[in-house]
Amino acid sequence: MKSDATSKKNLDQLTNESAGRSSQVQSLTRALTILTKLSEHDGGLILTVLANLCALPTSTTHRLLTTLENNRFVRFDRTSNLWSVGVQSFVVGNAFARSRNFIPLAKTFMRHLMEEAGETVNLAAQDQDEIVYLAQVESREIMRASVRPGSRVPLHCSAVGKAILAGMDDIDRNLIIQLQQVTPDKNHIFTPEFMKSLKDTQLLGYALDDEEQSIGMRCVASIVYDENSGPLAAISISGPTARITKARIPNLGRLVQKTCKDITAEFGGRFPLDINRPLHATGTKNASSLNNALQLIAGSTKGKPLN
Amino acid sequence: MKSDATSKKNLDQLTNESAGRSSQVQSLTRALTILTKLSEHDGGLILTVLANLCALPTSTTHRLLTTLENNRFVRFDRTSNLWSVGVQSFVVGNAFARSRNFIPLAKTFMRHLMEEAGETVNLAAQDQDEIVYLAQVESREIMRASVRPGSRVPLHCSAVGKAILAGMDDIDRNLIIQLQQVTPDKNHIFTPEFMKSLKDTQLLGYALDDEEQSIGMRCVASIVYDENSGPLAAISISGPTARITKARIPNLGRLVQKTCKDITAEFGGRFPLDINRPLHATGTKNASSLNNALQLIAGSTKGKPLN
DNA sequence: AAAAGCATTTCCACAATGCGGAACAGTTTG
DNA sequence: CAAACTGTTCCGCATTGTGGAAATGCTTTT
Repeated sequence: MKSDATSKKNLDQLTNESAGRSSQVQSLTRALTILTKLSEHDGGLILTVLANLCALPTSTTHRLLTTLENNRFVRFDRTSNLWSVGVQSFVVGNAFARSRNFIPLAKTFMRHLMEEAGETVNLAAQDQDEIVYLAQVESREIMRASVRPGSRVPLHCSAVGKAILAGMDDIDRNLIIQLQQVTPDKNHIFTPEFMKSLKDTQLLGYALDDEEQSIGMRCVASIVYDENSGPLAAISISGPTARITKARIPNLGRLVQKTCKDITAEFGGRFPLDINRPLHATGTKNASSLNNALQLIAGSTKGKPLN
Repeated sequence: MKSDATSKKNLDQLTNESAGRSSQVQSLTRALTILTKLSEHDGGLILTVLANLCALPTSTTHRLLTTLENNRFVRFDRTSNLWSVGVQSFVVGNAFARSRNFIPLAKTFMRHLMEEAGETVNLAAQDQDEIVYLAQVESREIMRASVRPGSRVPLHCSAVGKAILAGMDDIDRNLIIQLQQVTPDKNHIFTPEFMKSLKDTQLLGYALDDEEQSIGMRCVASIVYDENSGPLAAISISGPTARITKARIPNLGRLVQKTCKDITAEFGGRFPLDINRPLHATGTKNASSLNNALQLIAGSTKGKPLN
């Protein structure tokens, strides 16, 4: 039947990414791809290049876009011909941040931390093998760190990521590591030194990023725990090396950890009893806990799991 | 062929809401409805009631949901069977937050308001314990109020300031008040009467400055809310007492409030559900800002007009 | 001013795609 | 142990989405 299979191939790839799963609505998947692509280009995109990015015919792209526009999920600027993400996307997206109202709760504490440390404070959580920044309280300094909420970083290259990795169940951590090591250009990440730094993190109670993510910037991060003493989210202080001197680090480390402890308590989490061997001697955790944290934060669960 | 047209009728209505518009992709529109409905129910929704809310068959709803889930735009909690908004929605939505620039948007609405009221309209935001005027649309009258954008006033002595104070989180407000009361010559500010007027502001939905800032001038102001229902900025109408009579005030109040509501919607903010008790009935809800608002407003524009 | 270039927008015949009723498979309830 | 809930899967049908092509609108170039 697919006599012209060649021309369809690239389109089919889009649809069938996860093997022969049937329950995929093509048009919707495509629209979501469009939204995602749009969100990766802040300035907005012109129809034709957007269509190219998504590997879709322009007419199809246009049809989907106008539908999205009618629902205000995207906007179109007639003077510049640029398509960009619309209000309704924002409104919907914020429901995620609201649902467990973990974020507002955390922010109260983050503000205090910012005042104490004088530096930008970030809240981040794990999503698969990445970190998503959820909120930040910016420093009052002119020269300051600033990350856009919603942006993502690989797990291994930030203080928050390291903190979360360090706080994870062995099983989960190995899963992540294996996942990454399949990717050829990434098998150099989990060096012995890196693993050592995770150990250090566990011992100290906070993770350090010493100009690894960005030159001239240091970050100190610690973990907010969920009710199973698993990592729910991480809080970091980040600022320029000029102000965050090596001498200050232990002190800042203590500050973040204190904040995390407070948030953990307020949220109903459980700080691990023994920092040195914090996690689940029982080992009953399953692979699904990989992304449980975000679920909790976004958490649909109606007051269930927390006591 | 369309023998069963009757049963299709209600479904068709969904598609054709905006008359006979052709370019509407049914499945996508439906999916967007689902997302929106989910975002309106923070706790998450069960499949069947969600399907009902959207007036869709459960099987269709389910198919769309799983597609959304595969793309992480929604999330499903297997233990409680609740569907809720997912990370990717948040990630995409934040792109909107980055791209919007607030002042030009606000100005279009302010012009309308000026025409309706006939008086100068101001936009202001909080910066620490002060108000900064960000923009104004001047009245056509010869005798008119005029503030230079960029100028500052203490929080407590203007309609805009009062509006913002009234709209703030209790925590933030107390912080501000404490901050001020340290300053010796200012400890007379937060009198019982003043606190009463804040309450009134909350009840009415607008703040009034009756010749307090300047003799012979009256101002009426209301709040534009951010996505956490915190005060993002304030809009005021100001003019001479001769024209802004006491009798006109309720009407003008309604006008500013309407404008603020519109701007809030356009900006992606959330108007507090209950105007009479607007602030965080759910406990520690927002607490977003103190100085975040200005960053939000002025931060994105590369022109950086104000700091 | 006409032509060329480049974008969006509309059109339409075609069949692939999404549809939804109904059957199935688990839970909880009475 | 039915009955009454859920969510999930199936599958034949035709509605719906598809995409090539042509039309439209807007600048820029000649």
